[in-house]
Amino acid sequence: MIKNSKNTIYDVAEKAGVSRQTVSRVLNNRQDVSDETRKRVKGIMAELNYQPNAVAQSLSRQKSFLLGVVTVGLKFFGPSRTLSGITSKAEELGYGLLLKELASSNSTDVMPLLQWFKSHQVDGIIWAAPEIEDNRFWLKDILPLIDIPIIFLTMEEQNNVSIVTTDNYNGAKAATEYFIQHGRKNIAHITGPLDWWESRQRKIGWETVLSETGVQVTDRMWSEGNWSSKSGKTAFLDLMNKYPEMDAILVGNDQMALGIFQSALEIGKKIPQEISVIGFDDIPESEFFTPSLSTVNPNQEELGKVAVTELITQIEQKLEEKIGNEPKYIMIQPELIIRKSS
Amino acid sequence: MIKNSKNTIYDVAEKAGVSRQTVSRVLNNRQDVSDETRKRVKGIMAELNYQPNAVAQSLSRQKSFLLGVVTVGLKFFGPSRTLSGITSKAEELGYGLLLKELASSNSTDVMPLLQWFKSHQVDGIIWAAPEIEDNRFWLKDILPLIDIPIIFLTMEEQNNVSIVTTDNYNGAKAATEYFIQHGRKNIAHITGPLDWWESRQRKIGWETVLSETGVQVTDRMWSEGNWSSKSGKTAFLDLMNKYPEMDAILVGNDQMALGIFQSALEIGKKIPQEISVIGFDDIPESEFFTPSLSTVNPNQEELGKVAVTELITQIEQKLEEKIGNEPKYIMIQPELIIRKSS
DNA sequence: GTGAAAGCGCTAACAC
DNA sequence: GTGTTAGCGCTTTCAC
Repeated sequence: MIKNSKNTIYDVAEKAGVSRQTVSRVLNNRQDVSDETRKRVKGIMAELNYQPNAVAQSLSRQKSFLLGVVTVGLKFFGPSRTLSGITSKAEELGYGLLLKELASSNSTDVMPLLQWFKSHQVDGIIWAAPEIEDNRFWLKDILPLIDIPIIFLTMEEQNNVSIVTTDNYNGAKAATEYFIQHGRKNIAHITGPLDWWESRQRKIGWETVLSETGVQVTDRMWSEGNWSSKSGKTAFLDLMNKYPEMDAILVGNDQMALGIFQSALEIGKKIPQEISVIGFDDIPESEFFTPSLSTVNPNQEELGKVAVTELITQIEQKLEEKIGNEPKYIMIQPELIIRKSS
Repeated sequence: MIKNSKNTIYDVAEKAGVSRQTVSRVLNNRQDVSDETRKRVKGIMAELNYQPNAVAQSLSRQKSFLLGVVTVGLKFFGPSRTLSGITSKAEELGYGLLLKELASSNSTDVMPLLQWFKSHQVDGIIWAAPEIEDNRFWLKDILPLIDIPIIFLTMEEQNNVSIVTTDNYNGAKAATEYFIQHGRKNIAHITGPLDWWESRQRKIGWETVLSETGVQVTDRMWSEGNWSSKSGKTAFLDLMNKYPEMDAILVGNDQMALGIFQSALEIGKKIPQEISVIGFDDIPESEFFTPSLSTVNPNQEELGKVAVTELITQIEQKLEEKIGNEPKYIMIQPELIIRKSS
């Protein structure tokens, strides 16, 4: 059995009777090597089971083919689905991933993290944590210091920052319009926590449609949840109380919708006959709720993929010193999925 | 503003009027530096906003403080919860994570992956993908070649391999015993796909308890699913047909249990009155099913944490050339959570 | 305590 | 085509 442990470019060179650089050339598929030499070197490489050391390559090339990924709340469905899109696209494009999960969604102590990535010479960074309150205040101060291509997921458009986001506004609009087209008159909304940018976008989408149809939106028509099923129950009962004539609810996510289902059953409200419900997220379970839940699928996997593609494009443009590397704001369109709850 | 981009140990040394080695000593908190020199060097470091280059350190030290993580099916709850445990523990212990997600659960082309990790000089590897069929056949051939501490999640005990696993057998046993203690006589089981080691363990746990109470287990008492809610429906109807007297079902995961709930409602079977149900996984939604689902929580987050702790212990033992670095087989005990479905 | 020299494994620039 | 030299940024002997 070949001793695999410590074969370097030097061992290959020696055994093949060439210099290290020639081996390096073969390794990098350069053209200026004779076919014969190339074949011999490749033979030796195979024989020694030689594998180039990526760390040494990174150091020497000043390029690591590694992307830094910042995520949070991995045990929730959205972030992990996004991450899944990121892993598959990165793999496809030949990049590896250095992963960091924030302890908390509104962590603002980002400098050490960015330094860590920089210290590991990542070629780019994907910031896949949600925008909450002012947890992006550091952007304009810190970003210029870092000098690594970076792309943000789901945040408001901002100068000089590349962003890929689900179009929450349009998703909420589409769902609300669906209610109206199907004759619902009193459409309520249960929001996610309103310090989340995404929650606010969904709320605005809902409001916009109502306003366009001449409905005056008032506080009794919506209630704020915190994403959890439990908060969905609470918000639903709140609405039943202050907006009893409601015949439809757009819910900020599927988990809260599940809470509604439970409450509705308890107080004897029929879904969808009396109240039509559409959620947001399309978690796998929602299809098997009773009744099956209509929802807005935000295409998070696609979101992750697009982020990787865009980031790598930027990285390569930067390498070629191309100008025109302008920040982009890319919207991923969600998809309205109608099932039996609406 | 300080130009932060390219300050090396050399810049610090020059500005402080010392040699690079002295700076390195300060960086590594060595004791053989005078307090005065140390203070001065630290001052310069702060002034230049110097950050050591981790890639260079990895290369030089032959130690990266990076762990390779192999996962699969991130968009499912189990794997992402495990990963979440891994990220938090690794962070706590000062290690970074290089993440790879397999395209498919039964991917067997593992050599390139392991080579990639090795090439990146990871200090250890966590194999967090499930054991399915013979997708571990490569272990004994390939592992000796890699020479990196590696720890596997959820697989059968095996010589010379370190493993951390949920105790699926005991989890299933506990649930089945609960049924019996509460007077159920005809306890069915819906398994996960039986090419999964975990599914088989759960099935054995169920069988064992039945056998111990003198019940002869036959094929009509169980049915195989594929983890999906849909397969849960199918398996349930299959059981209703071939084992109509059943008054309890242990279900391989919560999603399949959800499918059962839907089917049961359709055919008018009452849960838990007529049929008592316990699932497996404790997904966040299960508490809000109707009725709320009793389930076995496998403590996957803990699983991930223990894996990291154990792996890092091994890494450090290896560094100190300590013997006694014996492979361990660690079982994480799951927790039976009783709600209204049982 | 501190510095000089060598090396981690590889690539880039230049020579021949 | 191929080899030489230098260097990526840091650490590890080993002197002094």
